[in-house]
Amino acid sequence: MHRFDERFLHVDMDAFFVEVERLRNPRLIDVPVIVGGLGRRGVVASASYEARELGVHSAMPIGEARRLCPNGRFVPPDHGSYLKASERAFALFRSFTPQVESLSVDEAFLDISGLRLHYATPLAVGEALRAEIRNRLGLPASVGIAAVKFVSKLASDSAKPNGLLLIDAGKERAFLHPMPVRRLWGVGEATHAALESLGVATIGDLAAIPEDILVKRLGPSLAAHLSHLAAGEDLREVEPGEGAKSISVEHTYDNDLQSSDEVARALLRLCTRLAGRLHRAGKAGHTLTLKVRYDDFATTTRSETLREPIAAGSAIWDESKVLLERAQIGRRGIRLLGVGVSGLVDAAAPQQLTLEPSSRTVAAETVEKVRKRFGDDSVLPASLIVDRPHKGRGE
DNA sequence: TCTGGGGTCCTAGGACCC
DNA sequence: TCTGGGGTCCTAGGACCC
Repeated sequence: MHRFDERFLHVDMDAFFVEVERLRNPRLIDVPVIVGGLGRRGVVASASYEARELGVHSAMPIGEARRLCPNGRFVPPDHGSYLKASERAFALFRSFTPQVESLSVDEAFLDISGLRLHYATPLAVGEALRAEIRNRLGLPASVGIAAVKFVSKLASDSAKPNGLLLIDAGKERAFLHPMPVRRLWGVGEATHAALESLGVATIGDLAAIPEDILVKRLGPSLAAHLSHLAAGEDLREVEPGEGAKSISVEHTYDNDLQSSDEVARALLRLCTRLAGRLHRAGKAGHTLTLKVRYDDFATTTRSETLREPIAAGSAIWDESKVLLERAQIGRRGIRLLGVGVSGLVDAAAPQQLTLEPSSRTVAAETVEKVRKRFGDDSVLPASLIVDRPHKGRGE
């Protein structure tokens, strides 16, 4: 029997949003397609390979994509249908093995060691998976297989589009070392610049550089991590995980928000959307975070951890207003607002069922009392004091 | 051509506690 | 009188991913 040394399989859907659009609109087949925000400040979310040949890539401003690809078909994103396609894809992955770790809507790691009795080789698993995805979902996908987790991801990347690549156990370094270091999972723009300044261009260069030099530039944690990856070492396992850790919504406005009235209305809309998302997920969260991006792109966040988790739109709105005050928005225009919740708990958790008024309700009532007694001028400082949950407020 | 939306993880400092 | 030290939580920012 084959030893199944190569037990990590990474599956990645090709140009996922574009291919889902093509399923319902065949006229998009064989022509350059760009899915992305069509507004003034839109960017490319997904580009077909025909468009990529012309230089279009994801995260590119939509205006530049139009210049590079004037004859392309530009399609606004429909996240609902991508989510449905994603759920079908993941159901299919799990029909092979429950050992599935989701990385995003369109990619996953599978530990296929449990399939050794059903398939002759790891390669046969990859071929079967790709065939099932193509036949059942009508979508192209690429698969990488390796004995080392992150190597399987680089293998699927090298196999794109619509391909399969297995890296034999023991051959990892030969595969990795010629590659640009930027392709390593975790080396982004900033780390790449730091590595470049050390004369590191390829993964092989990275493997050759003494770790203490790396530590000085990148810190001990990242340096050790990258040294291991460059040596083809990665002890991480496939971790199925238990769902999202935070839920957030944000929006970039076509025109900067200027008046406090505009800002308030926009924030209220976001809070309502967030409450809807939480409700559908059956979740509530302990920590609320407000995100503000100004017209100069400077971005700031303000957050507060509450004693009781929140989920209701009205509670999120009340707390968001407090955070907005704390963000000290001056005369600057605002291009983006966001609200999110982390420290998630099930909305059906016991504290939600209690008949006691939540401390949030108590706080809101206190604000109301202060407002009535002392007038509107007192409201801002009063709410700032009352909403600080650790300053011994009476229950 | 000015830079989306949804996430995860890490760092660092201060508060607080023993 | 010259400042312990370790653990944990919270906040803000930043890098990175798709």
